[in-house]
Amino acid sequence: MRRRRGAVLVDAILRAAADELVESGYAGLTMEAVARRAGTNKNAVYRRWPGKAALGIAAYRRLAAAATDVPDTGSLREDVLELLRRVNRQFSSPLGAVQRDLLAAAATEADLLAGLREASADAGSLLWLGVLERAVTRGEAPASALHPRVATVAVVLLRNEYVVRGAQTAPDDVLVEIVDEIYLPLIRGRAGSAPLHPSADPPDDRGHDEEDRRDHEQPEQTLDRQADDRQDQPHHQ
Amino acid sequence: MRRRRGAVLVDAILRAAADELVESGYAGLTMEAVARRAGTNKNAVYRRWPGKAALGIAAYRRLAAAATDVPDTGSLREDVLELLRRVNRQFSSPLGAVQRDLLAAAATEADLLAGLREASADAGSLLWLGVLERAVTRGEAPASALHPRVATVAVVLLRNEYVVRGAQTAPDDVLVEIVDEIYLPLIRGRAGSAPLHPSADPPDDRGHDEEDRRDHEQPEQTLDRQADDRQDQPHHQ
DNA sequence: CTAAAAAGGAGACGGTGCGTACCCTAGGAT
DNA sequence: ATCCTAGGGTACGCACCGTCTCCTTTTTAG
Repeated sequence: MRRRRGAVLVDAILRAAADELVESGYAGLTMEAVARRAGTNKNAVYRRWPGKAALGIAAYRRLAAAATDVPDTGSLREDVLELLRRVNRQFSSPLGAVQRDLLAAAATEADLLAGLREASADAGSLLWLGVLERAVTRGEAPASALHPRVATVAVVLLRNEYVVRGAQTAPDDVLVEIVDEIYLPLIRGRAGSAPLHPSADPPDDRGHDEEDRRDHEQPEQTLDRQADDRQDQPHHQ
Repeated sequence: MRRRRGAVLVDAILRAAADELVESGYAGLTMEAVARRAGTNKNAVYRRWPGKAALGIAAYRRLAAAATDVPDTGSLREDVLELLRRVNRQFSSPLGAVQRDLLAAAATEADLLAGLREASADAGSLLWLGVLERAVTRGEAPASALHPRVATVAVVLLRNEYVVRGAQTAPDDVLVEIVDEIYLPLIRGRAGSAPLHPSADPPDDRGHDEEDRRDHEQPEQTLDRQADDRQDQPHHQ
């Protein structure tokens, strides 16, 4: 049999790692199994990635490479609900399991986190800002709502649902509740009307709103291709 | 030297496990080390807890046994900010590191999660409901805001901060931003005034508010003593 | 008071996984 | 044809989990 090398081999290993990741999660990912499945041995793996964490990230990136487009139903509520449903589906899919698993493992292994953050969190916030922005131009939301932390509240709450309850899928009621009881009221409340607490402090105006907000312009953003190519390929080429 | 047994020994083991947990995190927690540190051996440990996960929970509970009282400054904003600051301090303390570490590990080991949920999440939501409730009686918040998911939004966002950014402490700006940009506007928005989207659906009234809300009465609630005594003591005593 | 039965202590073992090292071989480059 | 790089096979040391066996101390029962 011919002996594979270079890019072909890298690809085979990465594919094997991704498969193992889906089947067994990050915790169950073993270097031996990856090597075996790729039809090679640990040597070839360690020559390219310094350890399990690095290989895990690389494999996850290959999995997450699918693009996500923004829904555009004409109503903020429906847009948000739709986006939330997609995220929910994604979370409860094998890929989501891997994602949550990796994020969990990242709490311990610091190097995992760095590579992971850009791959999911950052890109995601662009999606949500996009939806909100469209709502602003429709007059459905005040411009003051265009804030990364505000825009992503819904996903954060959904993710929390997964963290607190076990794995499984979050039922649709929960999504609806998040949108109707929290997201929409929040947007509404940011309209600035009815200050409700007439007591002391002027509640706004601190130094935020510059550091955090990015351009949020490009409407279709891939889920993870933007600051890549650093962990995907080895340390000593 | 005399040979310890029963409660004394259990206590020594638990103390040792808690120490190890603080020093090395859940991932670095080894049964050997715990046994050694407690001046005994794995045998005595395994006779009481079925495995690492169970021991981890039990040890964590001993750590988290400190009570948390609710702040009462007379202003919702200050109450929330104060509570959030406490949580932030707690998150960035060794105990918090352990807590996040355990929660991370729980993503993989299902049995961990069950014991952990009641120990932190559930009890925490009572605190937040308490603060909110006081604000309602002061007229600072609408009664419709008395909803577990609403009440805990701030902590959830803060926890998310820890998950997404690495460990470290969240800077105070972030807390203020969460309160002023999200929590307060959300409460304000739930007042029901200014519906903002005059289009279709009446946005409220679904089946919530019965299943989820508990009594939320007792003003001083220990952080974890309420459905205990199940993992703290062994399986075949 | 003595003997049986719990319960603790010491240490070994098998299993699994990580990461490393050694040596051999294929195959592209010169 | 020959070098040298990179892949392959395999064994190793290490750490950890969870189990088991043998022995000793303490408690309890008779």
